Amino acid sequence: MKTMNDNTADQTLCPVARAETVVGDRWTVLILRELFMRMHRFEEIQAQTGATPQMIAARLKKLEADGLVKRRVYNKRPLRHEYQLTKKGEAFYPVILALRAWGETWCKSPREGRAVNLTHLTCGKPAGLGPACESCGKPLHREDLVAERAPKYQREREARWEAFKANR
Amino acid sequence: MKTMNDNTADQTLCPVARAETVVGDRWTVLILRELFMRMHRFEEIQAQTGATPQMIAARLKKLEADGLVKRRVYNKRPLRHEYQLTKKGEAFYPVILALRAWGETWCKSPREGRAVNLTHLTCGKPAGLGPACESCGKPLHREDLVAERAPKYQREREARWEAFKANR
DNA sequence: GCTTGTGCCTATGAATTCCATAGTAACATG
DNA sequence: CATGTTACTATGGAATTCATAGGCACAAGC
Repeated sequence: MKTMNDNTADQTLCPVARAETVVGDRWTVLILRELFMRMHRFEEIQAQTGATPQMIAARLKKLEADGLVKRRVYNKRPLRHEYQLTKKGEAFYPVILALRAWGETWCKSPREGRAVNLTHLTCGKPAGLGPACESCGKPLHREDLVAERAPKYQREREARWEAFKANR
Repeated sequence: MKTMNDNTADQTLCPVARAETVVGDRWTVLILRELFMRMHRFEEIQAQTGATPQMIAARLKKLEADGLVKRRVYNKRPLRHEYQLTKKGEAFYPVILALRAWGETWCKSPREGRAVNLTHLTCGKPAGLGPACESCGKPLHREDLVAERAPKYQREREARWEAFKANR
């Protein structure tokens, strides 16, 4: 019995399949999450995702090649780069938001609270899980949102950073 | 230098990370896509995703274990199953929709048209890419949508099915 | 000027996963 | 009783992933 891998899958018209060739990977999505959280440095991303440096390096390289991420020099001598989202990368936000909504709703027990609470600047009230604002009903856009981490999640992230620094 | 893989990643409060442990895989997402397209049989999924039978079998098993998919007998003697989305699986639709929107917008040249056009039953007009209806502005829900495949995409899928049947 | 620290990776080898191909099981149909 | 249908399982090589270790280019402190 034969499979049908004459890579028709890569030439499909299906946008989901196209998207998945770019972001169909756990680490890639977690890296994008960090970039949306404004973590721009290699080590921060490494610490918060828990991936090995090669995984991060390879994914960042691919994300750059695919046009979602650009490198920016923040220090010459020694040469240091940081990673930023391009327009194409920023445009991925709705997917992250939808993934967050699904994860909060279906991958958690009720007693665990939200990791992040969003405030909708447009109306000044809590935005909820989207895609529309739970307070004013308008569709959510990243530029109108302020994220605040729950204390527990904040501590979790700080602990990861400390643990990372401690044993390197 | 050490990495930080005391699987804190699996115990995180982050909903995106939680979701990714379930759906952070190319094949898994493509299988879900097929289920949303109402393809319920193993071989249909296999033909349209281009994955090998083990990949499909393993992913379906995990999706069932994770509660996104349930198996239903559609024929005893010989015993045959089909795969259906549970509530948890159905709830994943916004992610697929967001992925579709991003893929259509950023992973295609303008000359290639949409693969699928959605009609918003609520207003009777084209729904666009979401998350809100481009015609009436209301948030899109799967139950209010009818999908029509573009002829080109329809042919692409038929061709894959024929090719699959031809050499099995 | 020599050691220690920082930031961003690369190297290596073992473990795991993936994938192409082939084959099986349990029947129905002619 | 031979062929077809549907849903898988088996096998072995290729590719990827992971844990651990190291390297390079500099800055800062002593």
